Amino acid sequence: MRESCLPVGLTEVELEQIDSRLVTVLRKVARGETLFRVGSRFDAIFQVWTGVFKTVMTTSQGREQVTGFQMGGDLMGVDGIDTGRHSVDAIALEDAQVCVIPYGTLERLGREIPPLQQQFHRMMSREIVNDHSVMLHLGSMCAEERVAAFLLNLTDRLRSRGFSASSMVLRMSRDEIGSYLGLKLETVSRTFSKFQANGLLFVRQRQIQITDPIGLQHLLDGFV
Amino acid sequence: MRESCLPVGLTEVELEQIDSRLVTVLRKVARGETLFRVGSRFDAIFQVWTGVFKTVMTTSQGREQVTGFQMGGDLMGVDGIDTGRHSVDAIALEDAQVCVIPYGTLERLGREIPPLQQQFHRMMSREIVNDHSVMLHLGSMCAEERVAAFLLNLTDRLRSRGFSASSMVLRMSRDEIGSYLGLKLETVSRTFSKFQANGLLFVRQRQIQITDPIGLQHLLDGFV
DNA sequence: CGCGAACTTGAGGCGTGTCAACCCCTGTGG
DNA sequence: CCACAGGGGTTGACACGCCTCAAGTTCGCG
Repeated sequence: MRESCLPVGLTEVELEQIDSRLVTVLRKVARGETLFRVGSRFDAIFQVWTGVFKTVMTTSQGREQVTGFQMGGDLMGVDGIDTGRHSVDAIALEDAQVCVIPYGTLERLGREIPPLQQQFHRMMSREIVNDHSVMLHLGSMCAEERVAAFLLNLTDRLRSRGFSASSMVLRMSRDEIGSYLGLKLETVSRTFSKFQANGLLFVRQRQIQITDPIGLQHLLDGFV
Repeated sequence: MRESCLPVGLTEVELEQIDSRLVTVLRKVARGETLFRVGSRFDAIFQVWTGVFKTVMTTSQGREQVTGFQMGGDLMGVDGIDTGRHSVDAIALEDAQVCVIPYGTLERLGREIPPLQQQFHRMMSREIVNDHSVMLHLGSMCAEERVAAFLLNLTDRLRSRGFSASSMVLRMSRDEIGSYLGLKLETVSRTFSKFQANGLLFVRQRQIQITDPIGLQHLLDGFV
């Protein structure tokens, strides 16, 4: 567990300190179950070990926005640091396991092990940069570009985790993708179909195979 | 400077430590000038002291997205922690001053002064929560709702800084507001005009007076 | 195995974008 | 001190991309 559930890139000695001090419980979350809810007390951050999650922000009138899909290695729950309460729901899209990292312990240990603190800051920073990139997609791209960017981002993340970058099973529904991308589920479905007609990919329900990643990238680069 | 340019809520003793150890230079930035650029080396975070900034993300094809407007007390530059390079441009919308907080020093001092570290984490967390809220606006709201949310957010922030919550001068152009909200400048202009026609506010160029904040809030709450 | 949820596809409407003309304000130079 | 230039803002007409609503199909789960 030590080499991937906690920030990597630390020395053996540092890992020893962490192993013995930062008691990270592994928690199982069944498909559809909620890891934490809006308003619930924040006292730990979570790192996805297996499975995929979505985080959802909800307005008082019930409007929902998927703010992210988290998979192996991704952090969840840092939104709660500010107010001590979570601001999103975290829901498992398939049976999953997460490392529970008590926040108090992490703060204390970060002080003693600078690389751990740095790694934590880097991950928060990365989340911010990623969010800004999503804002760019939502704010200035058309449907096709958003879907293309979504798929390329997904394959990148799968590849970096050692999975196939071309063939995959989507863990989220069209509705959830649409919410994340600021589109209606019908538009997502239509765009998939259009991409397939254009020979960019094969899609059949949640099974997707990217046959022309360069073509998708060109869509984003404006090479029509 | 100590009581507002650095995280507040610390004890006198802690402030003493900071005053003497964290040498925060005050840097002036003229209107239109760039504080840092995409790709430039990250070595300090900045806290706005006076003035207003915008941060802008740009794609390789020149597409631009304003990712935020920063005013007194807001942090800028944490996007650079992850890769060591900035991912956005930070541009002053009026003559401004910022505290330059060397990142290495902040990390070191955070270890010695837990409340400082906590405050820093809270501010990063707040930025993430805020970004998610912007994603919700961009992903699931119509033009009027976005503009209303933008104005209410602005007045909130001005009020918490001791300024009038009703009358203000916008520091950003219609184009910049539009970019931030995922709308075209004409749509922003039209929406302002419509709000004025409905008696929600008075607008004349960049001078805005909110006359019916409740009405704006109702727009967001779906009370049409 | 069967039901319900998820997905696909079509037709039509609406909101926002696009393009264009005009106005207002600022600031600059004669 | 005034005239003019130019950027920013407003407003209108029209187009188009995405949403809405609806019907039919497929698939996954109990």
